[in-house]
Amino acid sequence: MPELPEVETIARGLAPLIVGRRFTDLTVLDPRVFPGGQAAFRRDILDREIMRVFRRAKLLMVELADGARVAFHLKMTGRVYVAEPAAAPHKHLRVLLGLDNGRALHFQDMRRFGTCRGFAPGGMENWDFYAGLGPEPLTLSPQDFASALAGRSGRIKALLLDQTVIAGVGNIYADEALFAAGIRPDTRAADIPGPRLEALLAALKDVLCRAIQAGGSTIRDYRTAEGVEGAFQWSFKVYGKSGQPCPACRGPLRSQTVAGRTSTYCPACQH
DNA sequence: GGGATTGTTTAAAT
DNA sequence: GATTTAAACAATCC
Repeated sequence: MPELPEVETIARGLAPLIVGRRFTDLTVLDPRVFPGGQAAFRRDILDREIMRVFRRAKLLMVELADGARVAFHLKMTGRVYVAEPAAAPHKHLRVLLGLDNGRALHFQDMRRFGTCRGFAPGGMENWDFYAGLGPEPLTLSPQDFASALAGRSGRIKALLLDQTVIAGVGNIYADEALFAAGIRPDTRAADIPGPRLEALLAALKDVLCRAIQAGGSTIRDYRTAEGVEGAFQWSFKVYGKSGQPCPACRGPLRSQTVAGRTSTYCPACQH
């Protein structure tokens, strides 16, 4: 579930809790969280000052004093937060990163899809997933958006979800942006005229910004770094609302599988 | 109990 | 090569 607005919210909440601190030790309860292995992580990450916490695509990033980096991918149900020393470990806790103030960064993940990787300075560029990420939508120009989609015959929903085309968009915000722009999810990208593409990018930026302001969307598992639920789920217009009335025309919303994902749209308002 | 759910990778088919 | 579909991954909910 964590898409761009959720990971952005977590990064902003986490930064004041760990910047200036150091990770002092690593406890791994489930080695599957470290597909790159733990040895390099211990060598490159521990005992260095934490300088920065930020987001790239759906990755939660922690940067250390020498430029080494940690990348968390929360996938479906991953959660990252700072726990007090006396806190009882959560049932789905997978990794503890001890901090030099006695607290610990906890990574919990019910469904075990989430990952954590450590990189020596500059090493992240050699990670295919990272190197292949497309541009950030919030700072994307209409010209670059158009060229990212130029010559693509695929469906617009599939391209919005493709992290190598646009980074950070998932099922929720793709559906919401397509509704706001009046574009059906199964439209071929090449069939969307320039002005409508521009409207789609504007709608995408608008929905992502409003979701960040609301602290993200909590469907079930997502929480901020402070453990609070997001509020943007109350502002959904179409996501998860198949059969309910369209907020614009009152006709029933419809669902269709596009790009292997359930896509909800208004057959009257979206063309 | 079958189906859907979330993000990504991989394989296979078109 | 581009695109599409399906399966896989894990656990849970309805």
